Amino acid sequence: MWVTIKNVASEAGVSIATVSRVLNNDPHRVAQKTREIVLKVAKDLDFRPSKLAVGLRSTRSTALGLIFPSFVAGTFYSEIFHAIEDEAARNKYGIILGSSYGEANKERLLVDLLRERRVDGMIIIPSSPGVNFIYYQRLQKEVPLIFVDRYFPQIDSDRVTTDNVKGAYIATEHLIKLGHKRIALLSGPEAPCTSIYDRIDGYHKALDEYNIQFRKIIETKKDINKQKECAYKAMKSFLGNGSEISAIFAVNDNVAIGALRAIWEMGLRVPDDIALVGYDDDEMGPFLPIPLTSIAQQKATMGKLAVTLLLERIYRGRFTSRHICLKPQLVIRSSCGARPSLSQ
Amino acid sequence: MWVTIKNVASEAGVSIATVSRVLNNDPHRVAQKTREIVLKVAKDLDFRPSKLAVGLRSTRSTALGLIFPSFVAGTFYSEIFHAIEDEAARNKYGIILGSSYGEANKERLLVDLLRERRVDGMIIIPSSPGVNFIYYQRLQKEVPLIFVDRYFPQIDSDRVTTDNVKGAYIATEHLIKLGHKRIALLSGPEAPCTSIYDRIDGYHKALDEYNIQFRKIIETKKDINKQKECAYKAMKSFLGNGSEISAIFAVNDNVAIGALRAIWEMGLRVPDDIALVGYDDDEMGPFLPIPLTSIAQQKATMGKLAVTLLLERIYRGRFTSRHICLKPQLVIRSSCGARPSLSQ
DNA sequence: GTGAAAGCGCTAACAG
DNA sequence: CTGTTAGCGCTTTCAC
Repeated sequence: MWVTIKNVASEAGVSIATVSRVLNNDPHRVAQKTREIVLKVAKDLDFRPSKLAVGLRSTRSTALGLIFPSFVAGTFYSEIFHAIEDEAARNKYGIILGSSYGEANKERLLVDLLRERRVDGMIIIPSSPGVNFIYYQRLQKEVPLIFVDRYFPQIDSDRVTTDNVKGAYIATEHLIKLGHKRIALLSGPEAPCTSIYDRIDGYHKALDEYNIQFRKIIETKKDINKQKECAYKAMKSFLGNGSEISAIFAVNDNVAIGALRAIWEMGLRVPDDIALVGYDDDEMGPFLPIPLTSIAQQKATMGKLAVTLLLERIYRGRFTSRHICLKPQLVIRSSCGARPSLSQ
Repeated sequence: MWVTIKNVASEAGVSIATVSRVLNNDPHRVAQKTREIVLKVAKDLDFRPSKLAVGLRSTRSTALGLIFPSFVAGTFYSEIFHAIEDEAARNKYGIILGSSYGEANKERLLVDLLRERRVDGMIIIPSSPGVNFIYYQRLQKEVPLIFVDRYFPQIDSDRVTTDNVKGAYIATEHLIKLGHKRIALLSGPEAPCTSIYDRIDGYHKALDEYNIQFRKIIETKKDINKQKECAYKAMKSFLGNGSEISAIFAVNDNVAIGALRAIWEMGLRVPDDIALVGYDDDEMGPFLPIPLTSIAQQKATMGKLAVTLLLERIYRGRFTSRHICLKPQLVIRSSCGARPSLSQ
């Protein structure tokens, strides 16, 4: 079915050892003539060495495992994914992938799948930190691990995250400086995780610092693949109760999009009646009825760094763990009510 | 580093053959007591058989390869992907993934990567049918292949697509019946491919059938990861030239979103000044300033069927190829100007 | 400069 | 009922 090294060897009239040497540029010298023949045959037969065999032999599979929550939940994860993929490909690494849908059980099943495939490292956006704690702690001893975006505070593994406290702080402060005193936080449908906790912290921190008492957290249903809809419903019922808020900090752009629609349908205007700031700087932002002010994360950098750190462990055997925390950035559009020109 | 069958065997005080038998429920009977011991040890050690070794041995890797254009280009591909992933997981299959970004060269490189990993089958959304024709024709003899969404008319492989001629026909006809006589087609930034060609055909077919002479195809730049922006720019310059059209059929929702924004910024109203129909029924549709009328494709079914057909070939050795063509459906919202209640 | 042979982890045929 | 062994495709000593 597949062409093997044997086929190449017999076709070229040499031993498999020689074929292997030629194809791997073995320091062992091979006669120029032999080399050419082998190369030609390998090319004609379009031979690709089996990574299964190579992996078995070398105890290195040149594959990385990824566990993501979902790809339909906005482009945040997708962008990180593409960066990972590109960087992996540059290093001749393959990607084996699974989506957890934010379910801790599914996540464990996926990890086991990756273990069976003997990936050289795993990049994980964990769903519910806390639940799989012991599991990952054990796993870490078996294979290099890096957590992206979210993490287990108790596990001292590599991780690359965004400073979410700061991001939320900036967002909230921005609204405060615009004169808002009644700012609500619109929560997302993600299971509890560090990135969201940190954003909530940042929200409170900003309010504290500016001596604002008013706090309000609007909860949404937890369905990661229907964030917009869940947020839409939550906002609709919240506004229906005639709550007096003048601004909203949404924990991500997806829920902001749902909220925007709800506000609009209730006959209110953004940013005049309610100002809105999102998080993630989704590519949809500029195309919304009211372009969305948001907090940008360095998505591509996160993905690229995840691979770099993993390969560092795999190849250079680094054992001390690294925690990289990237800076978020405020992107001003119209939904917050600021004049973009003032700050850009 | 990893726990192997040997570790389990020695720990349990049996041979590796016995461990293998127990773990694979070999018809060979194993003493109940031995079985229990092995199971316990395997569990304690959290042993996972190496798929590398199993794959080598059985010439079946239980992995499927996927090649997709991109994940940030709207949720169309993502939704298909999730369906594939779910169905694969149900059959204990893993997914090895690569994005081609619509580049034919990259696509070939990715195929080679999948070949090296000895995947049991490949699911491909090809980027530029025509370019890699001979390549795929050869590949097909090596490994089961299925094309999704787009395909090579010349290659008689399995494929699952949507009836795009019909989808475009329905969309265009819908606009015609709403009284429009000057309907433009807004093209997408995808490289030329069957799905888009078919939609263009459907557009012309509807116009032909209703004896409408006016035709206009608005081209956009070809950047798959910036579809909205490319469409936005194309529309802006098109409208700037004072063209007289009353409706637009956009080849996908992404470009429709970009167009919507351009129309809006030009001071025109949807659907009053320009009616708009998209394609794909992206989840963003209901959240746009003017909820988007669109043509829905059976994305989940496409993904699921792709896996099913592939496994059919892998396990049941089917050799006749199957072409599945799913029916599209019109989803009426507000952007077309129809009263949803009329048709729902 | 090249070939023969061992062995990575596993399954399956063959003994016992 | 269980152990021994060959071999999947490849790399890597060790001989010649």
